[in-house]
Amino acid sequence: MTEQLSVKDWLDQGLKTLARRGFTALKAEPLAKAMGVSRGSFYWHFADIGAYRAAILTHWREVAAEQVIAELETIPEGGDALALLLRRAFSARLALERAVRSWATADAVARAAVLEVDQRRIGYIETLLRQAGFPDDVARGRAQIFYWAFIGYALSEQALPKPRQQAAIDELLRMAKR
Amino acid sequence: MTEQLSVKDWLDQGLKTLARRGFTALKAEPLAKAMGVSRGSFYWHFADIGAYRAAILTHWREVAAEQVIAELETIPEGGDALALLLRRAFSARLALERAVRSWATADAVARAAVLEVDQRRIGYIETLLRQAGFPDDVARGRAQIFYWAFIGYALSEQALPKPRQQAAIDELLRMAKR
DNA sequence: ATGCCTCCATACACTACTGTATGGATATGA
DNA sequence: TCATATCCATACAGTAGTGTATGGAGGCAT
Repeated sequence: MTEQLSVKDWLDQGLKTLARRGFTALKAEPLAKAMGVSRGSFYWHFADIGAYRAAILTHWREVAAEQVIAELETIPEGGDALALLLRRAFSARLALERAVRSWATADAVARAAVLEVDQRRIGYIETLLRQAGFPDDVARGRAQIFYWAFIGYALSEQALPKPRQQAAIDELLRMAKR
Repeated sequence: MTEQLSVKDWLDQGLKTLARRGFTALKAEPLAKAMGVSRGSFYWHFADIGAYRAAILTHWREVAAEQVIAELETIPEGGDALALLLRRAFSARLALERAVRSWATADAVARAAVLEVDQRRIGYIETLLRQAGFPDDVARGRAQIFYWAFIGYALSEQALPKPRQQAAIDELLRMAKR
């Protein structure tokens, strides 16, 4: 039936490739080969690779921040949103996050996307800390530190053994609460 | 006189290019053009780009961890090495650090170099914390967190305004001391 | 001064992409 | 049914890089 590919198919393949092989692998010819079609399909759906990469970044920007935040905002009053956020963030699949941030060091469009997502996420952590009773300046400073720690964790080459990772996260939460 | 180039000249140019334009710019032809010679010089000094990139990583590995640590170890007894380390780390030029870590997401050799440097640096922070009187497990957890925070900071796209950066670092040190 | 060694230029063949032009296949709607 | 729109294949030209072969220029020792 649906031998035909859609824009979404190309974007999905792009995100997969991005997470697995990095932004340098976002090329029309290899992608087409991986999907079993020719570049004719690619150039029908997208004007050029620039447009394709921009579309991928837009897609990422939508899911990277909004999705998680929206989900957490449905947490019942009194639930520890910060702890849940940290646990979720530190247990997520981070290959895509790493790939996009790596991309950002070499490309202005990717850099802009990362910047936007960063600010959205840091701002959210900050409001969580304020709701937890910290004064504004402390909330701001700690939100920054937590986010730094998350990024550092996400970009670490070494996957820590589970217990040490858990210990570090616990230590982080302990540092958060006082 | 010295119109002739040495291996060191090529490596220096490589680190500069790496910091400025990222690992994707480490190509023989553009580098040669930037240095005002032909690729003939490049292929005389290096077998191929693989060898060149490996040489650059080796060079980076040598300076990235060892140099800083050796310098700090000359600090007088009782000096606050941890505070000094943090201030120094957070005020360093980080473009090179970012470029190499970005590279590591796409290349196994770079990944190995980053891994090695990470472990060396985390280990050093851990010993500093132990010397400051923290028990082993706490020292280990916090060293990990500090290093994560540093990496996150280093890879942030947004350069924070000075006062906010200073505030975050102060907050980090406060979190460190108890 | 000549022979060698070091360093580089030039020219060539090759690879891996990009983007375009054209036409073919398949479905869909009037 | 046939006309059109959608989606893709193929073929082409162009670009940017790699690596190699060859030769040449300059210093240096003998």
